[in-house]
Amino acid sequence: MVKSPGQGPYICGIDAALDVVSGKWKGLILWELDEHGTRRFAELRRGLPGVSEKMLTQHLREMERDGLVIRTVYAEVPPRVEYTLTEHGRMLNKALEPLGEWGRERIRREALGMVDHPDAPVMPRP
Amino acid sequence: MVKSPGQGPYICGIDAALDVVSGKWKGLILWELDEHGTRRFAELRRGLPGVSEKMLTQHLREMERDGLVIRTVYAEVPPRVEYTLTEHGRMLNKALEPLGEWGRERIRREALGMVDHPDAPVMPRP
DNA sequence: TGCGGTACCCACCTAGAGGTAAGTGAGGGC
DNA sequence: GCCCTCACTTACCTCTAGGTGGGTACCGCA
Repeated sequence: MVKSPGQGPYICGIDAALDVVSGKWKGLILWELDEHGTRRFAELRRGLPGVSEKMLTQHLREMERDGLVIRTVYAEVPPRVEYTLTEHGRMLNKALEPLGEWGRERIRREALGMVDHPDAPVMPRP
Repeated sequence: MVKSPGQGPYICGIDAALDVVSGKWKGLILWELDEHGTRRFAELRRGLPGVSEKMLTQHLREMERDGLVIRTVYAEVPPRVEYTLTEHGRMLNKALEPLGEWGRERIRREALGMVDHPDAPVMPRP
């Protein structure tokens, strides 16, 4: 995975799905759009602290190409562009829910120190 | 996402989970181990056509550090090392199932030409 | 007059993910 | 004697995801 414009022949479903969500901000964009329904470019930018404008447009374009979001341009001045999830985008978010739950569980475990960095001496190899 | 040794503070569960599965072969490794239960290094290598030995060891080490797999070394000659999923690894796989289903659906749609790259000349409409 | 907001595009640069190839050391097959 | 297998490690190289900083055209506000 880790190859956003992959488009290559996929080995399995996981492969195809991860291809679409891998990208530093895609998960967050998905989440933001699911939360608010419709968001303008600048709203998204403010919602994802630290994102660069370049990456935001790039990710949004890829997600539009992948059929996850719809981009609506209003011929106004100043320009207004709105982004919404498509049905498939919403289904992707649903499919990501158990993964999110697993992740939250992992954060909890990590906070308890049950997952630790192995640079520390861990255990004599059997 | 796309930062395997991230370990950083996560924004949400999706973030934490994607951190763990992003890596070119991790999804496939997870799948392979889930399918077969226990696999040796060379078996995994043969199961993932195209993987380099370096990446395979690297990914397996990261997954061990993340508490997804258990690495068992037998003090034999020739050396024998076996990899198995931990309980958390198996739960991760369960959590990935709906995502895999979504991905398979996407592959199906893509095959039908319903998702296509708009930049490239795609197909002469029959 | 100048500044900030809108939604971008472009050129340039860097860190790191991932590939390639070689080496290790003991054992077994031809 | 030579090569293959096992499970790696190390050095080196490439490619690209992502960041930085600039520019655009138009408007409202002070």
